[in-house]
Amino acid sequence: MADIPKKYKHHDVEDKWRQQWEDWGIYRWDESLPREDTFVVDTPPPTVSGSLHVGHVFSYTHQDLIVRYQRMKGKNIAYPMGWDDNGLPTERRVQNLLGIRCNPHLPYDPEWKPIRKGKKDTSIDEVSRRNFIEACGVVTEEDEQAFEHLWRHLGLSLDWTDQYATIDDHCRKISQLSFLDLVEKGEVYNVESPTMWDIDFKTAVAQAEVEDRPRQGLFFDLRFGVEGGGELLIATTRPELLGACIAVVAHPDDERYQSLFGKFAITPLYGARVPILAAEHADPEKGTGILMVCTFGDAMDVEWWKHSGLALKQIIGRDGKLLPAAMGEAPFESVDADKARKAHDELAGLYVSKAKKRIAELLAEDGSLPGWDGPALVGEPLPTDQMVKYYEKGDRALEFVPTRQWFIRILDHKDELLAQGEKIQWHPDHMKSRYSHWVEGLNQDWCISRQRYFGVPFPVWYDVGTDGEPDFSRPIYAEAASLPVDPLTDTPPGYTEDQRGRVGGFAAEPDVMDTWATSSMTPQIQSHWGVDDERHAKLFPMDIRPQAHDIIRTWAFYTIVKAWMHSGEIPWYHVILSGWILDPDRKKMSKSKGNVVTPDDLLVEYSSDAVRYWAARARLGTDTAFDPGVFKIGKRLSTKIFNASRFVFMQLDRAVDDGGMPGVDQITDPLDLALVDRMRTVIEQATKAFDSFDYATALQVAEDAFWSFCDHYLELVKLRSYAEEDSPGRRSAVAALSWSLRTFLRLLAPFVPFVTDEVWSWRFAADGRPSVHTTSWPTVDEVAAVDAPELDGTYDAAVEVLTAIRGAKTTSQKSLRWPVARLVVAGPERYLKALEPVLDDVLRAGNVDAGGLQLEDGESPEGHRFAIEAELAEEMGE
RNA sequence: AGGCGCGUAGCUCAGUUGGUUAGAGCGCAUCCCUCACACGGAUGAGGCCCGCGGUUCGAGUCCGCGCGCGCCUACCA
Repeated sequence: MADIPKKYKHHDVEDKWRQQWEDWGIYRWDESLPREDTFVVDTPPPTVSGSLHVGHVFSYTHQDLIVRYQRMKGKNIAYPMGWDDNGLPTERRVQNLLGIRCNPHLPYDPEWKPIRKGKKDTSIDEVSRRNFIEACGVVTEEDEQAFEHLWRHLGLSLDWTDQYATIDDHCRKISQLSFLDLVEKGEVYNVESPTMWDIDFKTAVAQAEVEDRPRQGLFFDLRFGVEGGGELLIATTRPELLGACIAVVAHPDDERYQSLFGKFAITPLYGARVPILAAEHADPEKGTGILMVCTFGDAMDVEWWKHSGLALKQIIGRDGKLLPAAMGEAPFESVDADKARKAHDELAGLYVSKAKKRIAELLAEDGSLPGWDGPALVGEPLPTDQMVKYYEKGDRALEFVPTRQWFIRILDHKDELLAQGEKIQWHPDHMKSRYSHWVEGLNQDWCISRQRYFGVPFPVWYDVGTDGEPDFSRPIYAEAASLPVDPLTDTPPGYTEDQRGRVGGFAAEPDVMDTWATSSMTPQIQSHWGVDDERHAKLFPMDIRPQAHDIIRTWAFYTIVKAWMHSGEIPWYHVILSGWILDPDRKKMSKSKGNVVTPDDLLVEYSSDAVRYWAARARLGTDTAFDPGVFKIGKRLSTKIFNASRFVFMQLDRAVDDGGMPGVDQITDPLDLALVDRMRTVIEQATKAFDSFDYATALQVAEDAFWSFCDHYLELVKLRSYAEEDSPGRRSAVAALSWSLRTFLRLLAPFVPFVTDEVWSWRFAADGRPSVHTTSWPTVDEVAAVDAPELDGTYDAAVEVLTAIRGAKTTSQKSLRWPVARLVVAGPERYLKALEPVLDDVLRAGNVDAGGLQLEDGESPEGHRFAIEAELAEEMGE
């Protein structure tokens, strides 16, 4: 029998159990068991290039609480670890950390090694694509180790033997299989079309990655000429796009412009002749009610242009600078070509913001058309608040640039995707509306191609036509058996490497897939869809997808899209949404605000159990304030578990020595029966809560009961359990203590896994089932043999009298051990009856002289059962 | 501008299908070293449950209208 330690030292205990769990391997998935015995988690793969954040600790703890409960319910847990390392965040981090940029035209340098640059070294080296990708691999591996360390420290019961990374061969293969399957099903296409484009990252982005940011803009009032005489006044915030103006439009019902429809306007400065047309999207209330359409100022321009049949005037390049357009030539015709070219020469090569300033000057100086007096710009520009689209990770506004991109058809399937959302259970339920609203509001197909490097390549080549250019209408797809492939180094079926880039040969698709194209496949990545049918059947659809609510429109949505397209199924039965951590000012915690606390510090200062406790108190979907006070409560709970267990085991040891192990069938004393009865309710409530993923309620129920157990029951039963001789009363007490503790440890094990397993190991660990985490969740059946209490309210009556006795001592500034000479308890008969069977325990706990007890019939005072009077003894006594 | 959520003690939050006197912890005050625990314990003081109307015998809870906060969509003329 192991000695029971005296003091709780959380660092030692937690270090010991982390290692023990690893040695036992108790968190591994058993591949041999059937699906119905298995609980499958679609673990969120963290973006490894992001920083470690308390938010991670928060939401991953939520998953682990549910997982640990399910494990104790007897489920075979599939809880792997994934890493999202591919994609733009990694590239950006690598660029900053190593001071490098990818230049895809450079040859591979096998000698080159990634080296971290000091903060002051701002030089930038260009490296080849392959060197760049290798550097990404090195950096992400370091980052993954930092995450793994944190996860292990926190006590997440992940299966570390089952890992994946979104850039690894397996994930590349699944991603490419997914792509080919969608090609086969006709759900993917490539097209050249104006796309939202980030000018810094120089890549297309998808609707889901775009956010609106408020910006202070300026309204410029510009005079346009009207062919045949007259003028128009047009208000615009983007005068720099004047050269790309293709039309002027007003609302068809707008009386002011009826006479102009069908005529032509002449743009100032550029002198271009553009039609004046009616368009529904023009709002007569805004500006002057008439506006210029440019290619492209906004999404509306794109939409309208697509149906207009008008020629494109591309003016912004992929780098965000104004192109040196061939002014004066069709389609850039002008009434004064020389003037137009001269003006545009001033603008070409400038970024949008600079060009805006410059053209405003040009328009203010002159910009006029023949026959005008005065400049084209009227008055001073007026400030206006506008919302501008940005790539969520970008620093400068998006532009619409025509490029060739791959898209997945989602606009055609809104109804089906909404129906899939209905089949999934969302926790909390109201989060489902976020999904439906997003699906209903979709206005673009899903753009999955990115003009980047560290990502999964498309398994695609193109025929090279007689002009030496790739023929994008004739893609060559890889064969499924050859995956994963990299078209830049691998050759398409039926070709040889020397045909690369040659007429009659092939050319690689240079783009890579967006990260979401891969992470939307996490269930299939884990189940080995298309690779191992047996494994897939055992893991798919999964049980839960835990995630944060801000990525419903991306991760949840895309995963639902893919599962539906590939197999017509939902990817999981439940989505579990965690909230955010807010700082004490109720703002979302973020690095830029400098209010981020590092998780490691917290774990060291308060213990992993304490930090888990804090996370567990937050209900699903609810944002939570970062509150160090709650860590302290968690730490106190751990300490309490430790100390209360010491007491129980000391009594248990004595009872075992005197007469063998007490069983629940020996619980006979009225107070103990009342305790067991309360425990039945606790077990039922905690189980019910956990079954609906409501870990917070399960914790609250168990924790409240545990504190009551310590503060009241232990005090009431203590002296009976101290009895020198073995007796039915003592055995009843010890049996009740032992079973209750066994139950509390299991109820609390998901929340504070370290201290509970430590305590469990002292006396409860059985051969073959060494850990509390692999024992079974408590059930009321365990105490089926224990009688129900004869009377209701016994426990509460005892607590009330004991509390009153303590109150009397406290107000008299006496120790709680001080003897009570006289105790008068007055109340209705039914309460006195409930109290009677436990009076002995109460009197002992309160150190009341049995001769001084008086029970009287009487009324209950407000909010109480009894009127209680306690008269303390004169002397402390021995 | 639409949608979703929230508003309860100084703070962080619970409050089942409406049902007597609205709960907990932290913090605060006062007291207590009692053989599980001073990394503790006891006791206590703190609430127009955001506002206004309505339904009801009865509303923190249901309905309507406001106000405030957060988030998600939309909004570059």
